[in-house]
Amino acid sequence: MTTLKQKILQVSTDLFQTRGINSTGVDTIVAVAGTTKMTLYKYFETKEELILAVLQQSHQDFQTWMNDKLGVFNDKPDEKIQKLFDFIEEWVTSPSFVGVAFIKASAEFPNEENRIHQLSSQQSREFRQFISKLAQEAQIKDADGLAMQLSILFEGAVQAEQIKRGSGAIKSAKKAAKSLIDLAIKQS
Amino acid sequence: MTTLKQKILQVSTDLFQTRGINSTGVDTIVAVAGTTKMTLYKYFETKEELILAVLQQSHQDFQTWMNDKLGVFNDKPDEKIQKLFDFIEEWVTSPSFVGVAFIKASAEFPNEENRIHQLSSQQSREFRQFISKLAQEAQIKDADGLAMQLSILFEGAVQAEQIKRGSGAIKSAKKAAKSLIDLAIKQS
DNA sequence: TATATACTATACTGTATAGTATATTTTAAG
DNA sequence: CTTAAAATATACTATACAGTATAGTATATA
Repeated sequence: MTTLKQKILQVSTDLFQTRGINSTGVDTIVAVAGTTKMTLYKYFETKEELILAVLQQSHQDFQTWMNDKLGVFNDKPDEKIQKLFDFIEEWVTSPSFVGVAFIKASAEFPNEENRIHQLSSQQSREFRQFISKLAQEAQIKDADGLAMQLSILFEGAVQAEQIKRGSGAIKSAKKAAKSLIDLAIKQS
Repeated sequence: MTTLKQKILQVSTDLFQTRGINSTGVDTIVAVAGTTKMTLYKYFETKEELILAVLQQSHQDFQTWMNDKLGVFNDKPDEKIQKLFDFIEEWVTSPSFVGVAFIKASAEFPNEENRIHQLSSQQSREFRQFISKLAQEAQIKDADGLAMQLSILFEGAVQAEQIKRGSGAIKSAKKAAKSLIDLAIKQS
């Protein structure tokens, strides 16, 4: 069963990504979701809270999906980081992909004091730490260094893909990632 | 002498980067620039034209700056691509750096039919072609492939830096770039 | 001095926005 | 059948925004 709250979240996620966050009014959201503002404001105190909820949901969805995919290699920890960008490619090229929420949000809310910016920043950091953990498990010496490089490739490729769909950026990033991982392994 | 038009452009560039484009009204711009809306609309037909002008100006400023820096190595074309990320680092860490205009603009205007998005996309492509030319001059075989990888590193590092100032992303991207360039040279 | 140009001051129009108030209808459970 | 909760319908407030209209001032040049 899809509750109205979930429907509002899903529609918001979609509209924020395809039209921009500030450019999407709550009137548009409720119209597309087939409900009214009264209902929206019952579940979300303000538009800011709705945006934060969309960010949380998107990030959690991705993390859950990725953990499932990598779970297959639980007994061979060194393969996880090798496969990471294969799954990123799969995820980015899937038809339902509409972009990475925290990348867009941080651009629309550049002020570091803003709660939305802060959450974006935190999610970016969390994903980098996630990569670093994979690198550690693969016995890589400078795990943090490699994680930073790979997260830059990730954010850059997604950015390039958002600026021009089908640019081939993901494939290129995957190749670069493999090179950098190989190099890091050699130095460990 | 700074003309009012230049002043408006400069103030807009700054406000767009620090507060976001859609979140910055023309009233704020003229207030900060110390002029009136009548004057702004004398030089720029619409806000959209102003945004486009800001993008053009920012891109040209960067290209000019970079060409000057690389001009020193005009007689050793293979050194240019090696030094590229050193200058990118210098540029990004300079106090006047406020971000890369086309990266933010493409996030705030995600629709591919939008003129602002189209210009952003074009500028991203132009910068990639610029890198590709450097790679060709350095006798690198897969120049386009390397250029794509390096432009992803560039956009990713800038993105990471916008999400968290002083994250060290540029240093990390520079290191990754050197590795990828070395690898591409070996394969040429 | 005359005249054009650049700029200012300010009030206005029309639209979009976030959020609220009030009353009504639907739905589900005792 | 009754009652409470969930959702709708609609009108409203208050503010912000892009862009315009009108009237006036400052400056430079011919």
